[in-house]
Amino acid sequence: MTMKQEIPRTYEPGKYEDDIYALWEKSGFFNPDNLKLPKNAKAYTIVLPPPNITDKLHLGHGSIIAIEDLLIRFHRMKGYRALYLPGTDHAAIATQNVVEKKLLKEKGLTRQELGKEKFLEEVWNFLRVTQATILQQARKMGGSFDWSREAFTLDDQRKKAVRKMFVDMYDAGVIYRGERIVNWCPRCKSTLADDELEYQGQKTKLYTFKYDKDFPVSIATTRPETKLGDTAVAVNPKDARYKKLIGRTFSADFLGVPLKIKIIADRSVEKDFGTGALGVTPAHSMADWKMAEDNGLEAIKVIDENGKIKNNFGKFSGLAVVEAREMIVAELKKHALLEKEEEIENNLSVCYRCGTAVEPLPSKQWFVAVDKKLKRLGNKSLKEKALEAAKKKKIKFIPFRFTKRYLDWMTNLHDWCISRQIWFGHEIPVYYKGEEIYVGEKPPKGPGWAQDPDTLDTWFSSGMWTFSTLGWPTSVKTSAGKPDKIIKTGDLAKFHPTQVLETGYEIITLWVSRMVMMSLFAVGEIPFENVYLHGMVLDSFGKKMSKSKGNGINPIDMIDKFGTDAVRLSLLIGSTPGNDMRLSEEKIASFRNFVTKLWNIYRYMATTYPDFKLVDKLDKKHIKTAADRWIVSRLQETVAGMTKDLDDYKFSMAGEKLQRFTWDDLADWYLEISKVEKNKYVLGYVLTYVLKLSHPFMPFVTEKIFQDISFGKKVLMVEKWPAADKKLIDKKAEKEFKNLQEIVTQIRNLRASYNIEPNKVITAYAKNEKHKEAVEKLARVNIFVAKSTGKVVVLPDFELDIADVIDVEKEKEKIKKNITLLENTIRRSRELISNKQFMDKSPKEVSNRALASIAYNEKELKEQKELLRNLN
RNA sequence: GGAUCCUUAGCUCAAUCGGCUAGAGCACCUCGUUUACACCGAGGGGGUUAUAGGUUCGAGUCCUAUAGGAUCCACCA
Repeated sequence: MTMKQEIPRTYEPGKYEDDIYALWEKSGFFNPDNLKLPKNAKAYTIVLPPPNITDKLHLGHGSIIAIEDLLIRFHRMKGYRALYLPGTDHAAIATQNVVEKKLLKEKGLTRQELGKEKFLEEVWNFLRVTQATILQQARKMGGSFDWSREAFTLDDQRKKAVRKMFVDMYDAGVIYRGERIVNWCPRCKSTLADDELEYQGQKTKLYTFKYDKDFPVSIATTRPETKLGDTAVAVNPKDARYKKLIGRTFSADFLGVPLKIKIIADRSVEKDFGTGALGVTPAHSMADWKMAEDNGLEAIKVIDENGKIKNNFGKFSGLAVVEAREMIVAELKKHALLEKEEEIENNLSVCYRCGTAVEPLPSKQWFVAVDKKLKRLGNKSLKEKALEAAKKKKIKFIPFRFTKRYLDWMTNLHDWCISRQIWFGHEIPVYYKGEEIYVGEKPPKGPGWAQDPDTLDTWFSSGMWTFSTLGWPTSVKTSAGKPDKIIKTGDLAKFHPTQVLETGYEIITLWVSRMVMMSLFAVGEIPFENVYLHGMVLDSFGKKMSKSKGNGINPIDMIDKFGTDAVRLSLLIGSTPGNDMRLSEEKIASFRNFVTKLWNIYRYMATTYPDFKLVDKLDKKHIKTAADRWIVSRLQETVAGMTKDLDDYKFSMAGEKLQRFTWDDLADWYLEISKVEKNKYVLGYVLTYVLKLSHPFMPFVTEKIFQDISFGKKVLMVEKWPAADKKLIDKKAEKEFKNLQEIVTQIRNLRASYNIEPNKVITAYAKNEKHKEAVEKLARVNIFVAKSTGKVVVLPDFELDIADVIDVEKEKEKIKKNITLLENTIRRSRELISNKQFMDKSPKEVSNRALASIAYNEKELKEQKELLRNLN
């Protein structure tokens, strides 16, 4: 029985992947505590951005895991205490919405009909299924997650953390209850965050009218019904028409409803829109609320939580907003108050879930104050500290340009409304008894207390993700003397702050910014050092893959077809940070081919040498031929280049270098030469390195090969990442080998142009026997040493004279031309410096530039001259 | 209204500080089963880097403008 029969011709991922994953899990090395490392080994932590449990993963998530696991495996091999922490997000509103829809479709019931308790049961039944699917998919992607630390944003530990966070923030005065304008969905009976709104372009009517006959100013509005609650009219301070009126207060009788209207000035009012005067309704417009605050105006509520006009508005009371609008317009017409009715286009804010028009309403909600100065933050606010972190580059964005988006958003940040009127989510640890309020992690003792019925915005808990997963709050202590000083213990001390947060650029504002503030408050430090932003994975039509569109590709289908390694490679190579990428099956297939190539490189080596071994360190005595020196040199260059690329987050470039080396250099050239110049030590050495370098990109096939060769004695996942040995980089050997390659290529060219079949052996004559066997094998020629020429192909001394293959005279002419050009350029630069006539530029700038030019061109000149010498 | 990105081969994308003949994969054309691999090998065609200017010894890369495409934020009385 020979090895040959044991190794199949193609690598079959489906056959091995689950076993390999099980082997990794069994090894225990996913848990950094089990890594055999020196005590001072640095930690390298990435927390998986927890996927929403609303649905299974799509390829976008696949890309997240491919990138993060690449970083984790790379650093684990480099000797870091690498922790990749998995988990899922309860995604409060989104999940409740999915389940609500499902419920309606399957059972025809609304959540109200089912009741809170039963409904939540439905939610949990639903999420247990999706959650299990997600975690299984994450395993299939090959993510080296520490499953012992797995977390869920709504599990018991996280609930405890959230309660503690809320209470701490409340005690510090950061969380407060206040009345603010919120986006209210009258159908869902819940507030919506700004980012939960959708905008619909619509045509609507703009009405110009006066409150009553005697009112001095006409105003324009699209929502006459809200004008029942007007307390001011705002005009532009520079508007000459109204200047005299500013500051005066008028009484008006608006269709039977008495109003007191003050004329105020506000820069945001455009003179040219409508009449240039705007009725201010503080209770039903965000902008008006702000004006009211600035001018000390009263806010009169007109519309209630059901979208109806409140009781104290005479005949309009109890009407739905649309009815009220029609009636008011009719009345205005009747009393000849309506001056103009025109059609305009504007945007209507609607609920992203149900499409109902959103009503801005004042409502009692819980808020996080972002501008409150905090003692524990050196008397700075959360906003200030979060801005500082990015400005001082304590948090670096990759690519850098996203820093601006973060800073812009953070600068304009308002207090964050964190309460939501939905059932599924973190309960708010606030209890009421009559007028009394109790805020605490545990319910107060005694009867009559009722907990706040609202739940928390989902980002409140996911904002705590970096530290709530690392044992907070039990992993912090405060010293007795300094209550604001935070001492980290346990996992938090070991793994926080994390090194990289890898996420999509679309949630910089929603998530990244919140994490920064939450971490600054709770732990007193930034949550991560780097924010790597991947682009979106688009389908082959360039459309965003999303659950709602149903065009998300299930990575498992692709894995079944092509293997995890191919899927990972296709997500890593050809994609750059911050830029979207299209993904097609063809692309994945081409990387499957690369995996097969690697497999066959191994297959050749293992079948050719029955005692084939891995070689970690190559004894120099085994480097014999020029080809050996060349492949070792190219390998070391690849090691150095890939390491630098990975350190710089240039995954695609590192992957391409790997592919170039493995396929072009190793498979196409060295392996072919090794068929005549047999050297199993160098083969073993090169393969060992290739396996290590490939592992973070394609963990399964590399581990499989490694296991087979080493008979399961070691695990590739925890092998040392190779350090580049620059001494083995041999430019001379590379040049020499390039000559050999050129000769072989030229012969192949001649063969093609003479229509000689590739496998027909032809005769060639050479001036010496250098590389006779290698060239014979690669170019399929028989070489005879002879001085004369005149046969099919002449192979002279390969180092210098390849006259009959390359047109030397033409080459020489080209180089001579180049040399003249370069010499002229250098002379001109020198003249420039000595003349010191610089037009409008500074002498320093010009001479620096000229010096750089001289340096570059002299280097070029030297190379060209050497080339010319070689040809002569 | 403010901001950001993109436009490179038929397609999908690279190209590091401005520096060698602008590179890959797929597709295409010619030849070939040769004991690692047809999921392969050898060879080949295909580019005015959106357009017009500018800076520079040198521009896909920097600046200005134009055209087309995408995204984010704000506002929408």
